[in-house]
Amino acid sequence: MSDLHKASLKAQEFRKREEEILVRAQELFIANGEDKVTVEMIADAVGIGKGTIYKHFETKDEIYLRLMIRYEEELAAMFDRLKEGDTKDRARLAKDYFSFRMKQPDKYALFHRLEHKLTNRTSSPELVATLHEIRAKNLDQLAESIKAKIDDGTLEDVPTYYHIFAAWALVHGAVAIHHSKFYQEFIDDKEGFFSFLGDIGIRMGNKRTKNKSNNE
Amino acid sequence: MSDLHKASLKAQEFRKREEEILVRAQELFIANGEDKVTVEMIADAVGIGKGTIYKHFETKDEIYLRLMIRYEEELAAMFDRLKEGDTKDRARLAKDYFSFRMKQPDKYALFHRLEHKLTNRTSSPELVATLHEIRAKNLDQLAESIKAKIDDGTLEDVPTYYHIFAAWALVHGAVAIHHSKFYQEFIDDKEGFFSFLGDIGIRMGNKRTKNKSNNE
Amino acid sequence: MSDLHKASLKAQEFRKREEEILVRAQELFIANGEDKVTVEMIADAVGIGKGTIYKHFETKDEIYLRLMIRYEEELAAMFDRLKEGDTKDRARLAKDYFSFRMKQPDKYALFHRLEHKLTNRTSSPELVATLHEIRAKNLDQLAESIKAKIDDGTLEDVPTYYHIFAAWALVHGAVAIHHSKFYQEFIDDKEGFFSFLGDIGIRMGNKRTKNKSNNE
Amino acid sequence: MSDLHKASLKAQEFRKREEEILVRAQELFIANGEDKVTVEMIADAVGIGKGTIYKHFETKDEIYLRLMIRYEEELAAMFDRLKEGDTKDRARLAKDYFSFRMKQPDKYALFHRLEHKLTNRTSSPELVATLHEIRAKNLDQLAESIKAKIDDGTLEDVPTYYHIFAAWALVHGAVAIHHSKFYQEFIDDKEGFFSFLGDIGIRMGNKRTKNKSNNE
DNA sequence: TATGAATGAGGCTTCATTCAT
DNA sequence: AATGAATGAAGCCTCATTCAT
Repeated sequence: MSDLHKASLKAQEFRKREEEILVRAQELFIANGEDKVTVEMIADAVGIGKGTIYKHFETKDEIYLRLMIRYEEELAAMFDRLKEGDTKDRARLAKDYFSFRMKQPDKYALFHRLEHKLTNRTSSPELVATLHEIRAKNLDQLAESIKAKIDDGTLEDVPTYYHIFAAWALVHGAVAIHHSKFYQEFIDDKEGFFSFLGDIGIRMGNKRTKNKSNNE
Repeated sequence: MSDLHKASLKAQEFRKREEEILVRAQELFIANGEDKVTVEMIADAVGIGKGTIYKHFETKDEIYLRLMIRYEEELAAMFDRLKEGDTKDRARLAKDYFSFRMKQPDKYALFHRLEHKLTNRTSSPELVATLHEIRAKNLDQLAESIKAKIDDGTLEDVPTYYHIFAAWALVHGAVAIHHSKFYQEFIDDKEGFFSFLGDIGIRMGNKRTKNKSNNE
Repeated sequence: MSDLHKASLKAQEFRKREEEILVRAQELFIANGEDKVTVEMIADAVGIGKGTIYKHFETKDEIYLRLMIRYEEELAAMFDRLKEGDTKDRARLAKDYFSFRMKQPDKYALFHRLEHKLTNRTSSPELVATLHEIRAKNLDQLAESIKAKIDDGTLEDVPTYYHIFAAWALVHGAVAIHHSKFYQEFIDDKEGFFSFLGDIGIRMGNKRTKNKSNNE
Repeated sequence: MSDLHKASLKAQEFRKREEEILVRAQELFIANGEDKVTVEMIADAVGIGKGTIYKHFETKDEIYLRLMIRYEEELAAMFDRLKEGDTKDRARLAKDYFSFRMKQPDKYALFHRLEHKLTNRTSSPELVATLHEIRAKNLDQLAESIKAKIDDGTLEDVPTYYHIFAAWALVHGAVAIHHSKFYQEFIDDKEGFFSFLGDIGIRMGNKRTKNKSNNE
């Protein structure tokens, strides 16, 4: 049993190390851009040998993929946390979802780049499947939350994903602006601007009141 | 004079070839992702030798940069075309700007990636300056158009760039969705969705009417 | 401990390989001229892959530099060996210094070329510093030896470096002759000639006796 | 005849252009190192097209070779000038020969590098032959001058080339010192040092007087 | 299991030389 | 004769991945 114990300890450490690799890799990717980060750099950051990385991940692409899954899992965890709360909290789901993404624009941007990078490759299809599964689940959660708002008349009655992706789009764009050296130069009042953006996001899919006469 | 003529013909052909390189490069970048496209592939696509590329561009990065400039120039040209029209047309500026970008999402996405890629490099600063100059000019055009709409009460009275970048953000996000294999899967009714998005874009920064019952 | 031992063994082998690379590279440089020797040729000569070279040296220039340092270290080692001997030996220092250089004219010529090549580059400044340090130390050793000869009245009382560099110049020229296919053709009696040169070198900076009636 | 005249004018211009190419090339080689100078740079410096260079010289190597020949011809011209003078002047031959070389150390160094570069190539053997021919002639001239000094008892009675090459070696070394950034650092008093070197050169092969107490 | 030395395909870039005009 | 655009061999260097210990 001592042996068994030892073995399980080892397995635990192995997991921990894997986590460490992913954490450091993500840091480096965000800081330097994933193309400038070599596997060796990651190994050094973790304080292990390059070869060890390959005991955990078959390719560098797998690291990318695992990071994406982790990210999506963080989201899922957040959803779970909120669902444990009462109904009001559930109404916050969509809002929190997006503020979650918007709060770490660099990280978000990283995952957007990875998405594109991996889209054109054959890499481990099971992992891709996993990723998509989690995502779909997360979207379902969102959809539920949105549905509630449609039902109570807050949101316009269109397919739920209209609302989801519209918000997604705005967040995505906001992050991109946040990221662009050039566009940043033109924004004197970040606070104000991003708050403005937030307002828009909130109103975005609202049901239009009858007397509204705006259109171009 | 025949000699001069000949010379100018040659120069013209040289230009044409440069254009050809840029066009083919852009195609390849969009199709395969710029990292998967080698200089040699570009040369082959154009039907010239690898070395010839370097008669036109000092580095691969310069190709990226020149493409970005070209893209921004296309925008500028569009603006100029619209300005020649009457006032109504001018009001369309902002709208056209964004539909321009949204109409070729792959291309747009390419340039977004290039932006990020070149942001972390020292490459030809004069070209970068040129790029920024054209962009600033384009933004100015937009600002004018937006200003008019603020003045006539259509748009909320906030700094013009609030409106510009908010719209920019939405477009950017829309493009990203368009681009993502994963998210696409969930959208059955593209037509409907993107039209929904368009509506949002149009209303986005509108002045709120008093009886609006906004809530989050 | 076995692990430690193993590690040190590996480290030792790594060093050995580095030495091997330098040795082979030097041979090739001398035989073919450094410009005709590619990194791949060196790798092939050692029997390793191209990439391995870059585990040891960051650039080809670094190989040049390391060779130069090695050469200067050989000299330093020679000095140390001589200093362990008695006073007479120490007086031989200068002589040995120059015969050392003259004995492998091809090698010497290589290093002279490298000197020129590296003079116009920014490469690894620390290595350059190291090189200069060792050289300065070697020159100091020589200076001591020369000083002794000035003090005992053998050499003319001018700054020590006059003597050092005068001798250096003669050796350098001798090497060049040795190296030149053209000039070699005119020398039937190498033995005699180089001995003549040696004599000159020895008398070169001698104090002139009064009754000397030399003039040009 | 007008046609003939024209043709001869053209031929003349052609020659002039060739000269211009050689002059500019030499300047660039000395300033930047021959490896950093492309054929295009030379063409630009002359203000002609790259292709034109190849109407005059078959390869870049030929330019090197022609420059070397030119250099040796300058020497020959100098000898001729001196020979027209009286006997005293002729005695100065050797001295002038070396001061000629020493006066433009950068140029001298260039030709030394070229010598090495061309030694390992098959390039135009006729030109190499020409070069060697002129050199041999120049050496003959020197030999005569030296012989006179041996006969009058000034110089030690050894084969004339002993003296020639000994002096050549010293000059060569002096030039190298002049050229080395490192060694220069140690020479505070250039004037004094090079004058010292000159003295040595003058005495170098002098007949030793009996009472000289040479030792090593 | 952990290691890190070794690998080599593959990318970018240079430049002497060619050749059609 | 003059041109300069085009060429492509060749060089340097990077880095994901392998594998023997």
